[in-house]
Amino acid sequence: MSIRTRFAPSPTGYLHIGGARTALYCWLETKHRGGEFILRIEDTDRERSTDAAVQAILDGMGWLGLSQDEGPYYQTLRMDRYREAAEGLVKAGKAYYAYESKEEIEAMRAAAIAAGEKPRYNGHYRDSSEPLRDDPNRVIRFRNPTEGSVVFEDRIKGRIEWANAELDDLVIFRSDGFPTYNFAVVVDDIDMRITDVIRGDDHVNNTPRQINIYHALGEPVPQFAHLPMILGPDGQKLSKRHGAVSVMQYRDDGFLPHALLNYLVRLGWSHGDQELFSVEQMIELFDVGDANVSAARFDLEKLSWINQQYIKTDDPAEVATHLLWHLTEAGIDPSLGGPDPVDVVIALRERAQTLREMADKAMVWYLPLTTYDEAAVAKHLKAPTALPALHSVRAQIEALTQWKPEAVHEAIKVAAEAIGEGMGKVAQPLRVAITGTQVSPSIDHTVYLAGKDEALARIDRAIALSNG
RNA sequence: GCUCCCUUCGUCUAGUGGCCCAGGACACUGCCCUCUCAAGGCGGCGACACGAGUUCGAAUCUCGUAGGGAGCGCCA
Repeated sequence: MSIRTRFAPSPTGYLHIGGARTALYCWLETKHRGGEFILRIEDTDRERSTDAAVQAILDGMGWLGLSQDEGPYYQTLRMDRYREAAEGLVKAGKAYYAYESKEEIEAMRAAAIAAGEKPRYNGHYRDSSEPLRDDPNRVIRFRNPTEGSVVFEDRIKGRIEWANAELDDLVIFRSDGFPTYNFAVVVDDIDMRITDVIRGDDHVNNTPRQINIYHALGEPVPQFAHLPMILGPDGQKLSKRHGAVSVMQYRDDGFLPHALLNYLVRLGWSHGDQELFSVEQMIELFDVGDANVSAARFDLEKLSWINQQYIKTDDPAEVATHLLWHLTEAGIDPSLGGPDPVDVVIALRERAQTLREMADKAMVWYLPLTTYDEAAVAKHLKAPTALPALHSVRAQIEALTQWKPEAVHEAIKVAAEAIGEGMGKVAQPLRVAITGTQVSPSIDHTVYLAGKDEALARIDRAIALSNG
């Protein structure tokens, strides 16, 4: 039987790093084994679920390229099915109605804790022979086995055994007519013919309960793989202050989706010493059973490094499409003037870890030069050789008939030779003239990207500054 | 409190009894390259949580301790 997995977020917020990693691992395991990846929205919590969150999750998955083969399915559209399944269990004697109020349950729990015991339902209605009655507190509870234990082989954590005595009779159908999580997932995973449940390890505790429900329903139990959590840089649970932001924030911050995927796949999984993986390679090499067992911290610096590796080695035309998005965000339209974004990528790809940073640096060519760094002016435009250097290079540049980085490079070299100085004596004043600072890409690209007319105009202004 | 899970450099990890006085990557750092900044090359710093045991031999197996995490909801 071919593999079927699902990613089942609850729409109570955006898709964050932890969810994205879970989705990625499901997706990779499925692609690797040639099966179907299903997206299911677990929206039975009506208080906290929102349409905006559903859209945010869909957007995040789309940006990352984790497309589903089926779905999205919505639990709220399957209410009849849960009711039917729950009532079926009651008829079969595997579940029963109970009528305690929330207050009574709360008191029960408090009493247990006070007595130093594990808080659990006391099973009052478990063997009650009371006839079915209408009651606003009526729920359906699962008749959990009281003896023996549940054993399962987790593909990541290994063998896990749980004594049934530790489990109480959980509510599977609420008084408001909605199923509870532990019941709905089982019914869904059965109906959707899920063969491999890959999810966060905060669910291992739920697994024994769910397995008992599978048994009660007379259905085969799927394989489980519980992924360790992703922690914030400080080792604490991911919070909004670091990491737990929407994956879309990473797009806004200038990361390539593929770079994020690469970072995420290595966070908790590895293949020897390899750090960089194309999506195709991930699919080929990934096996969820090889995932690590312990939690990992999120490290923005390593993500940035990976991002730069792709900015550097991807096809510049491809990178430029992403850069263009950032330029547009910044209010720049390259079709109206300024350098070709592809040329900008070529000049800056070794100097920017993010596209955001690249877009920022590119502003020197897209916007008029308005400010000069004082120290740069003092050091390079007021130098004794500055004026002759600028005049010399201006003449060479003006004479150029071809506007290419190579030609500009040649012009600067000739200009330096003409005044008997090294490249540095010409390049630095020229750099300040073009950018107003002493830091920029190689001087030939820096001048080239400005365009001939603008380059000459900026040199003229520098000459004036140098004189004054 | 109870149950379950986890523990190799600051971080991500390799490692499944001898190849490991522990390898790679990020970060930090020294040198080289150089028109600035980067990128790159060559080095450096830096870890098997602790304690018993099994074994000729343990990062690798067992037990215990400590620390961390998750769960114990009519939330998912």
